[in-house]
This record gives sequence, structure tokens and C-alpha cells, in this order.
Amino acid sequence: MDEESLQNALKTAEILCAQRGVRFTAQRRRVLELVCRAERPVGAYEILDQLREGATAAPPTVYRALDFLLEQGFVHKLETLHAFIGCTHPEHPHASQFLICSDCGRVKELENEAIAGSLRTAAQETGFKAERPIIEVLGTCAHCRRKTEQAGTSPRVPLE
Amino acid sequence: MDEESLQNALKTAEILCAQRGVRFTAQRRRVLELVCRAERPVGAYEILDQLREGATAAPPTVYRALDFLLEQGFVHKLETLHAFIGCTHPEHPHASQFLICSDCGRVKELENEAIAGSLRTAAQETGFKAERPIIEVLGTCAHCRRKTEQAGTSPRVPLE
DNA sequence: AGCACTACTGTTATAATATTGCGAAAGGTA
DNA sequence: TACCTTTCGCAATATTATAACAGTAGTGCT
Ligand SMILES: [Zn+2]
Ligand SMILES: [Zn+2]
Ligand SMILES: [Zn+2]
Ligand SMILES: [Zn+2]
Repeated sequence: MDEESLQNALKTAEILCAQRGVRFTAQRRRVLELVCRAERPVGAYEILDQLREGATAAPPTVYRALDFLLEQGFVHKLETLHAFIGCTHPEHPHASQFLICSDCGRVKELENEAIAGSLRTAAQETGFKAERPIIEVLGTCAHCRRKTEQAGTSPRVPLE
Repeated sequence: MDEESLQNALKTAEILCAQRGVRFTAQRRRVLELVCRAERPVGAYEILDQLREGATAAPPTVYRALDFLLEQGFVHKLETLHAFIGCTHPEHPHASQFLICSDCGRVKELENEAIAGSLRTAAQETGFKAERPIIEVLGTCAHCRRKTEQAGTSPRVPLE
């Protein structure tokens, strides 16, 4: 996330917390900033390491902050990576989908109504009440595909 | 999984392994049986506890067997639960969706083409090559909804 | 059968992720 | 101020997963 988006995310979080009557403490702000500043999803212990620069911190510190940020919808958890990522549109609640590149590690958050809709429909057909849909697609992003395919089109050398 | 489905699953696994030229060892068979016999997804250490009844076993034992069964498509891993479940149609490779009841813990495996298709389309639009889609929906199954709603329709007692 | 080769297994240790419990501090309310 | 609730610091521990290495068993070849 670039500097501008980051500042925007922090400001948005601050406003939303005020509206919701919850506290946007320095600790929580700091963790949100660290998550958003990263290019890729970050693990809880990576955040912890960064929190420890200058201060003292233990796992509960970061997990509590993350729990709060998750509840407020400011960050998402990627279950397949055990890692966290800043939300790109925290203003409104949403069920999003994540495209995770196994090559470069970058993640794109989608908010695709067709996917969400077909999932709702399928769930309803079985009488299931969907509350928290998790959609994470591992694969290769456009950028990394180009890299790889160009490499692949160079004269093939037989193995050995 | 009932006894008949279980026997069927084991037989199918055996045949597929023979076709594929891989070994369906006693260890792997045992783990598949334990996973399939369960009503709900089972964690690796639950399996381990059961393996330990009578024999000696350590984490790598169960994780290695599970890795094999996952590769062969005989079981699935539920990332949100850190648990494993027997596949209901291991004959053909597939990307399925899981409806996970937070109440009773039971899981239904869907193979819904509309969902898979809309996901493929959305991914392609961004140039992303989808390789492993993970779709897990937490919610409440039809059975548990009925239970809860009936309870809800009984005369409401104000809280405190 | 004997032998080499590979795949599988046992064992120990350790890494990585996450939670519990408790008491102190800070922030809001009257 | 006193009172109550939420957050935080801290230590311990639980849960999930992997690494490294040595031994065993199956497989194919002669
Ligand atoms: Zn989001
Ligand atoms: Zn990439
Ligand atoms: Zn399946
Ligand atoms: Zn249920």
C-alpha cells in the first residue's frame, strides 16, 4: 500500500472508530499501519518483531490488536497463509475474494458480486445460512505469468 | 461417513493407488479410515491420538500420511479449521466448496460449477491463473437453523 | 537368492502460530 | 473523587506443523 493509501486507511479507521464508539488506540493504530505498509500479507510474529523495535511486546499484544482490526473490518486474515492484509475498502462491510500469487506473494482483493451471489445461491439451496465465506485462490498473478512464460519461450534445453 | 461409504472410500483409494502406481500402505490406509470414519473434520493431533492407541506414533507420521492423501485427493484440508475431511468423490480431481456449520461442526462438500465458473472468470479478468481455489463458508446448517429458530420462537424472556 | 535403489517409517527435536489467565494501567462516567 | 469497563503487559502454555537423520521395507534387476 502506498503512502497516500496508508494515510487514507488510517484516517478512515479513525473516523469509523469514532462513529462506532470504539477506541482506536495507539497500539491498534500502530498495528494497522504495519499491516498496511507491507507489500504482502504479514504474519502476526512479523508484526510483533516490528513492534518490538523500541518497545516491548508479546504475542497477545499483536493478536489482540489484530482481533480488533478484524472485527472492525480494517484488515483481513488470509487463512491459507496465516497472515494479515489491510482492507482496500473498509468503509462498508463486505465478503471479498483474494487472489494470492504463489510466486511473488502479492494479493489482490476482489469484491465480485457474481461469485458472492453464486455462493449465496448454492448455500441457500441446501438450507445453509452463510455467515462468513472464505474465498482464497492460490495461483499466479498476471505479472509473474509474463515473467515465467517469457522464460519458457526461450529455446528449450532438454533436462540434463 | 457411514460404514458402507467408508468401505467404498477405502476400496476406491486402493484401486486409484494401484492405477497410479503409488503405495497405499497400512499407515495411509489407517489414517484415511480414521478421517473418513469421523462425523466431522478431524485435526492432525486427534488422528495422532487414535493412531497411538496400540502403536507408537509421532506428528510426522500423521502429517506424512495426510500429505499423501491430500496429493491423491482422498482427503481435503479445511484451512479455516486446521482439520481434515474425507473426500466424497475422490474418483476425479475437483475444486470443491465446503459449507461448515459453526454450530454442529458438520461439513458439506459441494461441487458447484456456477461458483467455480464465476471464480475462474473473475480471476481471468485480472490475468490471474487460478491453481488452487479455497472456498470455505462458515455458517449454520439447515438442521441447526431449525433447532435455533424453534428455540427463538418460544416466548421471549427479556435479558435480565 | 543377492544386491542396489528408492520410498516409506520411527524418533527426536524444534519451529511457527495462537491462546489463557491474571493483575496493573488507562479511560470513561457520575 | 470513586467506580466501572476496556485495554495492556506479562508469563506461561497450547496447538499446529516441519526439519533432520537413521533405520526399514518394498521393488526391480542380475
Ligand atoms: Zn476488504
Ligand atoms: Zn505474482
Ligand atoms: Zn472432494
Ligand atoms: Zn449444524
